[in-house]
Amino acid sequence: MVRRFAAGEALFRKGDHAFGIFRLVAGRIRLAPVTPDGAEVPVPMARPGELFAEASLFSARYHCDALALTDSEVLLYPKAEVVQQLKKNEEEMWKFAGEMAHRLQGLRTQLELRQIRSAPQRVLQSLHLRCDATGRWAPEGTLKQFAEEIGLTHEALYRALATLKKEGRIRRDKDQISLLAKDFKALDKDEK
Amino acid sequence: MVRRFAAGEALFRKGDHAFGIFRLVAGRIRLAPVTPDGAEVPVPMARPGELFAEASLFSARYHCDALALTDSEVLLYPKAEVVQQLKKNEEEMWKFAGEMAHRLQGLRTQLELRQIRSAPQRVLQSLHLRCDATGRWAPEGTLKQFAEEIGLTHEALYRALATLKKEGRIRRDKDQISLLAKDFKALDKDEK
DNA sequence: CGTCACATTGATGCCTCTCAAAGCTTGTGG
DNA sequence: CCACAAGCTTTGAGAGGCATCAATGTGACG
Repeated sequence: MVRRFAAGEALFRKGDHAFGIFRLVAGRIRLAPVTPDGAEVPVPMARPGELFAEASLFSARYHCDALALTDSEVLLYPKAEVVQQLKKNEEEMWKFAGEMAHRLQGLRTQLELRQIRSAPQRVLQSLHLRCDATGRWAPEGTLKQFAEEIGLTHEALYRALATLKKEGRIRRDKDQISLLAKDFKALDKDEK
Repeated sequence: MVRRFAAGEALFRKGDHAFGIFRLVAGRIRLAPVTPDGAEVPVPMARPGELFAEASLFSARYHCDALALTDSEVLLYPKAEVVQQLKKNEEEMWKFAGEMAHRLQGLRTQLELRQIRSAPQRVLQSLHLRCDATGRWAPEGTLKQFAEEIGLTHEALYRALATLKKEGRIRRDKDQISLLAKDFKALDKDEK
């Protein structure tokens, strides 16, 4: 079931009855658990293709707010339907579990990344994770978004990129960033 | 199947044939993906009771190193066995998926936490997440470990606690930390 | 051609990390 | 029972780096 939300609109709010899980098709969604002391702690954003609010299948209510940052399009899988489907169809269930396991890894990886304090180091590591086998990567979206994803201000990102370029560790072409020899020793390719 | 590992011993290494998933019973395990440029980026640690290496069920090989930081005891669920069990038993499968969904939330929460730069704020937020309904929390393990879990040096943690105490937001008793009125407005209790 | 958002670089300040040192707690052995 | 060792706890001083504020350049789109 396709549903669209305008920028600023809420898909659901904390405490709402959990009516289904979502897959983001296009746009940007921010999952923003309400903090006890009022301040908003945003960040974990859903990106296109990702499943989110999976926990709602196992819970009666949502545990955080989901806000559309831009006009967005999502697939809504009604809870009752999904549950029935999954419980009946072992194949589907397996796929679903596999997806969650995959996301778990992704989040762990992100967590590691945040542990790197140095902006250039963090950027470099991010690039390693995103570059293809040839050591190249074309950012999807703006660099500003990229900065946000890896938890840096955009200024810090630009400076880090400049530093890395000056050190000869990366090259920047039109709409593309490449790892240079020093850091690109045929990244191991045995993901998940 | 219970297995024990001494401090410093590796449960498995990146690239090893995936032979099963684990649940930590006691001790501390560090999951440490090898970074391309040699530096170690540790952090995502398994804590007692947690399942880890779930992704190995959906993959032929492990994707990171697992190192015992202290003498540890784990439950090893052989892959073939688990897979068969899960695929046959819908009930078990559902429990397994629920556990992963739960872990997903936990990791997202941690990720939000790391986004808070200010040490006092991060500590406060961590306390909110850990305190019981009465606003109290007894740290399991040392404060040093707590500091590591929330991504601060222990010095920063001690200073943050001192600051919060001075501001009258927390109270520290023997082996217990309490949130004070200002920040403790009956934390919403509708966890999953 | 004007507007708007991204991209880039500069200057400043705060805050956490780091290195250091001292007090405290716990356990061990004589 | 005491003395010593080891690790946690706590506070101090200094430095580096990222966030913040600010300004300019650049590209896309109407």
